Parts: sequence; structure tokens; C-alpha cells
Amino acid sequence: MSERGTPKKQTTLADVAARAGVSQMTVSKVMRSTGSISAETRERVKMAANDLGYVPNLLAGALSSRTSKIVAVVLPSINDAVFGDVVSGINEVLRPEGYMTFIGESHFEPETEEGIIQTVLSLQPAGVIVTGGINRTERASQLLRNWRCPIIQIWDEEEDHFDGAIAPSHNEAGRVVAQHFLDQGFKRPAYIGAELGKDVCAARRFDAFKATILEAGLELVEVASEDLPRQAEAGRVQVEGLMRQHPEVDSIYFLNDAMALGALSWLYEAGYSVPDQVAVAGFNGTSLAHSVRTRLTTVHIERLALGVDAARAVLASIAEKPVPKMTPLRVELSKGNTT
Amino acid sequence: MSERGTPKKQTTLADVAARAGVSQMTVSKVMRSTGSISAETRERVKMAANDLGYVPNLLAGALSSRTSKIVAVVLPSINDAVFGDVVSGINEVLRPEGYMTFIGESHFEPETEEGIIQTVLSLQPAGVIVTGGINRTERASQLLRNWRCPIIQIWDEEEDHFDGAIAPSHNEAGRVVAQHFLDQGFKRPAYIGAELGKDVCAARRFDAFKATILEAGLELVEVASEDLPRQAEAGRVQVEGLMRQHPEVDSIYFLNDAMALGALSWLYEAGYSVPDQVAVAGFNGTSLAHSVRTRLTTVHIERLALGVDAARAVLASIAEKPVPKMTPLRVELSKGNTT
DNA sequence: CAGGCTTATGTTATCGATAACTTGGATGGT
DNA sequence: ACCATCCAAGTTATCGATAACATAAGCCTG
Repeated sequence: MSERGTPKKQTTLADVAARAGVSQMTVSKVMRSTGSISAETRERVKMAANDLGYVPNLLAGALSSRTSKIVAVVLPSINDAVFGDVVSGINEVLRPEGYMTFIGESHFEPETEEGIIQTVLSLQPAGVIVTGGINRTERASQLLRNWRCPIIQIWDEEEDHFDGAIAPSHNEAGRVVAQHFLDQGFKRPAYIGAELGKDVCAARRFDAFKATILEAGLELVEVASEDLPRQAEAGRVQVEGLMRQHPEVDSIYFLNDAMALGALSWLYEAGYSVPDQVAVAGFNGTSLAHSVRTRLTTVHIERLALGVDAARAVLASIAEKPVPKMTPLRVELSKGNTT
Repeated sequence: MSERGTPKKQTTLADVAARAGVSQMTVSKVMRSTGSISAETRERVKMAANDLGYVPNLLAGALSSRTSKIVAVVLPSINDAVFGDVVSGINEVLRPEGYMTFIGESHFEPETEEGIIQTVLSLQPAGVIVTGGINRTERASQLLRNWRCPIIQIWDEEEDHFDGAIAPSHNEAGRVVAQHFLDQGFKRPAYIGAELGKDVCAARRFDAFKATILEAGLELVEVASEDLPRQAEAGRVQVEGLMRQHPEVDSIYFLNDAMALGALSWLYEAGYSVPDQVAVAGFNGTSLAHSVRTRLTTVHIERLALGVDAARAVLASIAEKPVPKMTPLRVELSKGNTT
């Protein structure tokens, strides 16, 4: 029956039409539930389609109607606590509306992103969600700006908004942690990051953090390798260097939770008492960060809401309804037991 | 220039051809780097394409050539430690070959999966990667079996292999933990899971674990709600119930790491000493599970390799090269400080 | 220098669906 | 009884690319 290697001929509208004894157009209408079709023919067509295992060719349909049901999403990485949730939020809204989500990963590399953008546009999407905070190439920006479908940007609050943007305030995320450190009376704060050249939003958090610290008349120690990946291991490695060089540091703000957790594991192993000797805060709480003994102090972003709002904005824009230029997301300090 | 609402006309092959003063076919050949084109014309065409910001219409191309560069991937959830890595592995192999990955989420629901499968097939993919271990509907199975492109199944070692399967041995994952518990001399083991009716592979791990425990002459306490999601919170809730009813339990095997970590947080709060009073093991180590003070004993799966191998199998199958019916993945106990 | 082979380009038909329009009969209000 | 309207289906052209074949130079080779 299903011999591999016997390339099976595709079942098309024509096959279904022939079997049901109607025209292709009638079948097409039945499949899409448009036009007026008598109950009797509808049944006959549906049975024929079912018998033949007919699956419509979306490419042909989209080409013909010049509108696909694809929404493209361009992210730094799917395999990431933040963007995983964002995708969930997007799917939650889009699937019930019959849209399918196509995801491209840029890995924070502008060249890769340009390629991905070209690729997803070539799918003729009904809408596009792109992640800001990347040093986008000029060509990529142009492609997006001149494309003929709604483009919604997420994550970055400041750059090009295209047809609308949804983002947390990274400035505030940095400020709020700095203020927390000041409120707790810490005197020797530090910052640990990585790849700030690539991640514009992280850099924005850092800048706001730093500004608030300096305004309070304190000094700031900074460590941020451009080569290490923004993950746990980079936290471990860099905190070790930091504590050796600056044993006086009493509080550290990390680029993200993963790095903070990596650093914590080193701090505990090295015998530091947290938060008494040194306090730790991250960004963008993941569920795991709160599940065991260590409850990391972090800044929460409404990740799911980010996806949901972005998807809604796309739908609204497709329906030619107005979309706010910028939808801010709540940013909230969540105090754990590490500060 | 880029007035929203002024629906911009798509730039097509014809436009590029006109500008370069050649035929559409020549442009098509240049874009795909096939056929023989003189260096001079190639340059001219490329410039024209660039000037116009031409982006090929993939739908039209795929329709015409009857082969797309899309590989569809059907997963329970992207937002998940396991499958996030799997997707990374898949992309790592597929992108350099010019393929794009389309991801559908089934949420472990057979009806949803059937819909997703129909949707992704309608994209006329060059290959499909599906996740096993779900109670697939008959229609979904048939669609896959009769489809005309390679289908590779991952995750489940035992069900239909389609054109090839890549999976860890869930039986062994269960057995290895049971053996570890026995080796450590635990006498009152327990199991905590959730939604075993949905997750066939988790059920397989449980069965193997249970069989090994029973063979050794011990009894097993089991808790597995069908309603709770397979996450941290379900671990917390269920471990609390378990320890109240069966205070004698000295070791617990969890469906996955997230549940184990959730349970650990309750155990620590409730004042249990781990692993002296009660030991804990999970499945499928995530990086976070190892980063702070708690290093969860778990079973490691080569998640990235799973993706890489699956993608390679798809490519091989597309190229009509033979693919092994079943590629097993290493399954390895990683002892932390919770057993 | 004829016949065959490359190389560079163009022509035509087609992929599988849909938009937009058309047709022929049933219905219905006055 | 008549014309307007509606309903259920069908016709035709088209979407933007590619396969497959056709053509027209240039270039060997014996």
C-alpha cells in the first residue's frame, strides 16, 4: 500500500471533484466553507475528500489567493526560556484563528538574521513578528520596511517600530535592580554580562543600571566578555575572576538568570554566603530559578503576554485595524533569597 | 516611501527580467545558480534583483517544481528543555543545506496533533520529523504513512518507524534508575508522574522502573495524576501527598527533572534531608538542574544528537539513501547529590 | 568545412489552487 | 403572469515560479 520509493501521486482538487461528480470550484468552496453549496453536495464532496485522503495544497492556494495563513516569527533562539514562552503565547492566539507560525532563529547574528528574514518573507507570510535588540543589517531593515504585510516588533522598546511594537522597558529593568541594591544598602555593586555588543537590550539594561548606581555616588565594577555565550558557564567563569580581583564586591547584577545561577553555583562552592557576603540578582525569571532552595532575585517579564499581545497586534494589523505604536509590558522586581 | 496601507505590489521575476533585459527563465536560473549563464549576464541580473529588492516567491517556486525546501517538525511543545535542544540540533543540520524548519506543537493531544499533521503536510514539505510517544489518531497515522515524502520519527523507540526512527531507550532509562536505587540500598522506592495516559514514553520508563523494582522483591508506591501538567508544580503537590501518606518512602523517581525539582523545593522547605532521608532522581537533565547547590540525579539523553541525527536521516532519505530503521541514542545515569 | 557538441538564452506548458464572473433554474412579490 | 432576486453550480484567467524542450551562436575535430 504505502511502498516507499513508489512516489505517490498527489491527490488534487481535480481528483476529489471527479469522484464527487462536481467541478473543482465546488470542491474548493466546500473545503473553505465559502460560497453557497447545497447540503447534499457538501456531504458528497466531503466524503470523496475523505476517501481519497485529500490534503489541500497550501502553496497553490496561497499563491492563487495571494494570502497565506502563515505568520513568520524571527527570534534569537527558540531554545531559550524567554522566547519559548513567547512562542507559546503567539501560538495560543494564532492557532485558533487558523494561522500557522513559522519560526526562524537568528542566534543574535545580523547576517543570519538577514538570511532568515529573506527566507521567511519568501513564504509570503500574512504577518511577521521580529525581535528587536539586534544590530540589524541595513538590507534586512529595508526588506521589512518595504514588505507588504504587517510587521510587528517585539522585545526592543526603542528601535524601529514598523507597524507596532511590544516590549518591556529594559531601562526600567536595569533601574529597578539598581534601586533595589541601593535600598538594601549595598555599597560595592558589580555587573556581569556577556556579548553586550550583540544584545542591544541587555546593554540597555546595563546602562540604566550603571547610571542609577553612579548617580547615587557609588562606583561600579563591570565584567562582560564579548566571547562567552550568555549562559550559566559564563556566569561561573566571570564571577570567579570578579571575586578574585574585587573581593570587596557585595552585590552583583547579571545579564540574565542563567548566568546568575551559574555564578551562584560557584559562589556556594567557594564558600560564599549569599546574600550576606554577596547578593545576586538576574533578569527574566524562569520557573526553575524558583524551584529549589535558591530563589533568585530577578526581574520578571510577562513573557507569555508578550507573545499574546504580539500575535493580537498581527491579527489586528491584518484586519487593517489600528495598532498602538508601542505596547509596554510590565517589569517587576521579584525578590528572592539571594539579595 | 513605505506608506502602510498602500499595498505594495510584489516584485516578481518578470520585473527583474525586464530591468536586466533578459528573460524570466534566465533570472530564475541565476537566482538558483543552475544552468549555464555568462558571468556578465549573471552580474547584471543580480544587480537588477538587488536594486528592486527582489525576494523570490517560495510558494510559486515550490508549486512549480513540486519540491519545497521545508522540513516539518511536529513536537509536543517547543517550550520545553528536551525539544528545544532537539530543534537546535535539527536546525544546525538543515539550515546549511538550505532547508527551513517548520514547527508544529501538538501539546500531547492526539486531535491537535492530527490537525497539525494535516497542516504541515499541506505545506508540501520535503520531509517530516514527527515525535512518537503520543496516542496518534488513526487518520494521522494514515496520512503520514501514505504521504509522498520521507517521514522520520523521533523519541519513541517502539511504534511505527515510518522511514526511520531515532530514539533513546525509555525502557533502559527506567531500568537504570531502578538499578541505581537498588545499588544504593533503598528499600522503599516511589514513583511520581503525571499524565501517563498521554505520554506513552514516560509510561514506558515507569513500567521498566517498576518491573525492575518488583523483580528485586521490593514494593513500589506510585502517584500519578492524569490532570496535573508534567511540571514543577505537579512535583511539589504530589510529593507532599506522598510523604504524608507514606512517610517510610526513602527514594523517589520522577517523570522528569522539572517535577523532581519542584518536589525538591517542597522537601527542603518541609525540612527533609536529601538524600539521607529521601533520595530523588529525575529524567533528562537540563543545564539548570546542575547549576546551583542541588545537582539532581537524572538520566541524560543526547538531545542535540537526537535532532542532528533526525535531520541527517531526513536528508539521507530525501536523497534516496538508505536510513536505518532504528537509531538508538545513549542513555546515561548522571549521579548528582540527591541520591 | 560538415556534422556534432557546447554554451548561453528563450519559449511553452504546467503546478494546484482561487477570484471574479457567468449560467440556468427555482422562488417570490405584486 | 412577469421581472427581480437568489441559489447552486460551473468557466476562465491568473498567481509566480520551474521543467523540459527549443534555438542560435561559437568551436572543435577529423
